[in-house]
Amino acid sequence: MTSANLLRDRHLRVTAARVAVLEVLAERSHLTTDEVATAVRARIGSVSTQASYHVLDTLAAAGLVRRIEIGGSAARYERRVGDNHHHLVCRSCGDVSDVDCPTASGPCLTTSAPAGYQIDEAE
Amino acid sequence: MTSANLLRDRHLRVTAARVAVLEVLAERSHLTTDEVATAVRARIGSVSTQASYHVLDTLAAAGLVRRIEIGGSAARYERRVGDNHHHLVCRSCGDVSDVDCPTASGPCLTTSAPAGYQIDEAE
DNA sequence: CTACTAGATTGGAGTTGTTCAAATAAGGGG
DNA sequence: CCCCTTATTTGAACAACTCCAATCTAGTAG
Repeated sequence: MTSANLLRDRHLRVTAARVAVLEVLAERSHLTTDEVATAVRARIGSVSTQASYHVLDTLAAAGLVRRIEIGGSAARYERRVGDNHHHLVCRSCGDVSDVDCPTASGPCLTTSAPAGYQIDEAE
Repeated sequence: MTSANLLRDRHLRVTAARVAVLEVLAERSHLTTDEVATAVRARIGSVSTQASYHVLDTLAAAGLVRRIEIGGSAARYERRVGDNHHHLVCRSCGDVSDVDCPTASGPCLTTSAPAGYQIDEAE
């Protein structure tokens, strides 16, 4: 389904900004609001920072993107919604990677950090 | 061991602010910097907000307190250090509770939120 | 006990991430 | 193609930190 049709499905107006945000997040995941705004500008010319916040809020409310709040850094967004996956955040490099359903373990790809996980949030 | 002796052990100067911070955190855990500052003022008269930040940083560096960064809210501090426990943060009420070692589950005490946990950090 | 000095605290200014309100611009049904 | 509703922009405000320079003080040497 195209980004535009996803929007129509939720009775949201199809605007350049929204389509661009969805496409940016389809390409790269776990982006901060600022990274999304920058990528969207590269795609459609310009968007205000506040518009990016609002678009992301709207899409999150519609269930098209998911907001991930990581302690100590800005909020990030991703398009994987509806599936039960977790996030592994490296304390050194700050990168986020996905971990599927169970409380699986997995090494931090870019550092030598040992295992040892800490649950910070529950819903 | 008294708070003052804990400080001497780490070769840290014993100041009213530091002792008060340690005692406040011994009584209540998971406090934000601001809550710590307020509680410390109630105890010793006054401390600047910046001093609270600095004291908490120093104590965290010395391993006397632990910093917990929870997505979407201010940093919190606790005195449970050295043991491998997790935190459960209720998305509705915002309260933090401790969960011992394993990936245990536990209901949110104050809301009807269903189970379903999300790992946000790993070290 | 007093003076000294490294280290602690203060005050003020600056940054970043985020939200609010009012004005302007744009989508899409009629 | 026009109008009404909804988006976006612009500008301002706020909270949580962080940094810097100046002042003060705990602990120690004399």
